[in-house]
Amino acid sequence: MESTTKQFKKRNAILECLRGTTVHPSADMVHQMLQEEHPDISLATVYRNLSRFRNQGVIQCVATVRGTERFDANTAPHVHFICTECDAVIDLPEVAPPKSLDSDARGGFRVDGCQLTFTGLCAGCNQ
Amino acid sequence: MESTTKQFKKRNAILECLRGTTVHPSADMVHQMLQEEHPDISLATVYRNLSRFRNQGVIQCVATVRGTERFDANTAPHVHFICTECDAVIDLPEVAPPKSLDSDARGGFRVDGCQLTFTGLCAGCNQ
DNA sequence: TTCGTTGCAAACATTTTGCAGTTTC
DNA sequence: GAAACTGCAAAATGTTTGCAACGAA
Repeated sequence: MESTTKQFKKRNAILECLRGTTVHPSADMVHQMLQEEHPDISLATVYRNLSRFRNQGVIQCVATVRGTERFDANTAPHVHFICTECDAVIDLPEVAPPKSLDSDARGGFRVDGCQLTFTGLCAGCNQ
Repeated sequence: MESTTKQFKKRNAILECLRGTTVHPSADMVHQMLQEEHPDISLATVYRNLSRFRNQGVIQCVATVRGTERFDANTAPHVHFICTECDAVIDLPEVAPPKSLDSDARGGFRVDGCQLTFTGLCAGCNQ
């Protein structure tokens, strides 16, 4: 499996970056986080690989905040909170995600996924 | 009052367009829908007024589909379905929206709203 | 006249893409 | 060496903004 897949340093770094954070970064944030380890990485490469990971189902786009997409390496259904002041995207692990719809009930629809997102002010901004 | 004024003809047309449809259109879609009635309306005017309505809380941005925002004049919390093939945004009135979080439980958070969105294939695309 | 709205075009920000060079196997 | 990846710069979105003209009070 892995052995048949070519290994690429930068591609791996992008995925590891996403897996090692909880901030649900944008492409640009990932690019910045990788500056230290890979100062020569291009933003286009970040976009290309994020796009690839999403198509493969390895990562997920969990929100679009102020026009920029935010990514998450956790593809299991879970709930998010978006702070409308500082644009933080935060996991709400204690909130149970809704169970998927009964497809039959929707007469011909096919339900593949769902997203539950709360908005408001995070603890830091709510003072 | 101001709604009958000639000065706000286009602004009103934009809001009425949104109120009279269930397709959750983008700015560009609204612009196209208004072509017949107001052939000289500018896309900038549509954007400006949608932005104003949103700030006033008169309308809501319910999703960002393939990079473009989709609007809804129904500001009551309700559930949506997004078709990943044809990009339709559809109301799911029979699904109850989750009740808001208990703010206290989140230690300092302030919850203002929530969005529940299912994705998949609509009846038309699922054949 | 004064104030707000509009159209137009330019500016902007985010994301995608073409191409030439590089890396992996 | 073939095929896939990458950097760079240009292009392609979707959205915002500056400005002059216009309309209503």
